Amino acid sequence: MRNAEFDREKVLRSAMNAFMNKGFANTSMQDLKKVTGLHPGSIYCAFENKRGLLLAALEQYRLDRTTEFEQFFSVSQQTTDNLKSYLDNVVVECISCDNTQACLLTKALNETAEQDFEVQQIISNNLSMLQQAFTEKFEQAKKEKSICVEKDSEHLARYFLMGIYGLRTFAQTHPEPEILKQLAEQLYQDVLR
Amino acid sequence: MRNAEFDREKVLRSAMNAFMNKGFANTSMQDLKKVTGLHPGSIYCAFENKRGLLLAALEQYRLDRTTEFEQFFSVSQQTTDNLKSYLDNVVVECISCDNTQACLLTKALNETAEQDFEVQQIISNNLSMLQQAFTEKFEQAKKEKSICVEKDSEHLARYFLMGIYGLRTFAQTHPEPEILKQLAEQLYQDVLR
DNA sequence: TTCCTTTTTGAATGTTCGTTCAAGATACTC
DNA sequence: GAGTATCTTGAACGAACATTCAAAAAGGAA
Repeated sequence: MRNAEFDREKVLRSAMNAFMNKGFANTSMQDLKKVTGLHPGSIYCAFENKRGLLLAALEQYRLDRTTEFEQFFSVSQQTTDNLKSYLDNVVVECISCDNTQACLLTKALNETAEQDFEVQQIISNNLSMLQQAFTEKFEQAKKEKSICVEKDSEHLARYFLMGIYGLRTFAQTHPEPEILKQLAEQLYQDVLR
Repeated sequence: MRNAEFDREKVLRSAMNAFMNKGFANTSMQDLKKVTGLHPGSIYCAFENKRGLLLAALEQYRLDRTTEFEQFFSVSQQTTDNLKSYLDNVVVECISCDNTQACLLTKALNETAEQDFEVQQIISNNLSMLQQAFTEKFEQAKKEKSICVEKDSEHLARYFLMGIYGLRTFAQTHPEPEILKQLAEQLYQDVLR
C-alpha cells in the first residue's frame, strides 16, 4: 500500500483557479501540470481525465463556497446585515479584477453550455442550491421583521442572485469601485424595499 | 480581376452563431467550414485567421445590434414603452433557449478575458456604447416626464444593463418563462420607480 | 478568344493537444 | 527486511488543431 503524496484540496484549488483564469478549453494539461505540480500520469490516475478534474474542482468549489456562505451568515444576528456583507464581498471580489475571485459556476456554465449536459446539470444544481439558501435567508429576514411579510422569498432570492450575476458581468468591463458599490447598494435597496 | 463569391454578411452571421453556440476556442476550423460553407483557404484569404474572423463577426454583431436597437426605439413615442419592449425581447430570447440568440459580447467576454486584450477592449467599447445609448434613452424618458428628473440617467442605464446581464445568466439555468417575466417586470419597475 | 489576376479548393504541414504506458520510486504489510 | 501494491515520472502516442500552399477554376479586361 501507499498513499498519494499530493494534497488533494490544494490541487483542486489550483486547478479551479486555472479554469477560472483561462476557462476549461484554454487550460492545457501543461498548464495544469504547472499549477498543480502533478504530472499528467498522476492527474489521470487520480481524476481519470481533464474533465474529471473539472468535476472534482466543481465539487471542491461547492464545498468551499458553502462553508463561506455559512460563515457570512453567522456574523450578525440581523440576516439583512449578513446579506449586505455578502453583497459587499461580491463587489470586493469584482474590484480586485482577479479572475480567481470570479464564480467558477457561471464561468463554466458559459463555456460548456450545450456541449456537456452532465456538467451543465451539476452547475445548475449548485446554483439552485445557492438560490434555495438565499430563499431561506429571506424567509428568516421576514421572521425578523426586516422584510415585508407579503414579499415572496423565492422571488427575492432569484432577483438577488440575478443581480449578483449581473454585477459580476458588468464588472468585467467596468471594474470601477464607486460604480459597482452604487449598483450593489441599489440592488440591496430594491430587494429590501 | 475577380470578386469574392461568398456573401460576407451571411458568412459572418454563420460564424457569429457558431461562436455563440460553442464558444471561440471550441469552434474548430472544420466547424467554421461547415457553417460558413467556406474552405479554410478562403477564410484565411478573407479574414487572415480564425481570430480575424472573430473580430469581423464582432463588428457585424455590433452593426446588427445597433440597427435592432434603433428599431426598438422607433416604435412608440413613449420611450419607456420601448424600454419595456426591449426588455421583453431579452426575455423572449432567453426563453427560446437558442444559444444563437444570446449575446456574443458577454459570451466572448467571459471566454477571452485576461487572454486577448484587443478583443476585450473591443467588447468593452461595444458594451459601453450600448450603455451610452441607454443613458440617452433614460435622459429622453426624463424629458417625457416618465421618470423623475432627480434620477441619474447614467446610473439607471448601468443598472438596467446589469439587470439584462443577470437575466441572461439566470436564464441559462432556469429558462422558465413565468419566472423570467417576473424578474424582468421587477427590473423594469425598479428602474422606473 | 486570350491573358491576367484573384479566388477557390483541399490536401499537406507542423504544432499542440489530451491521453497512455512502462519503468522507476516509495511506503506500507507481514 | 523482503515483498508487493501503489504512486510518480516523463517520454511517447495518435488525434485534432490552426494554418499554409500550390494547383485549379473563374471572372474581368483586352
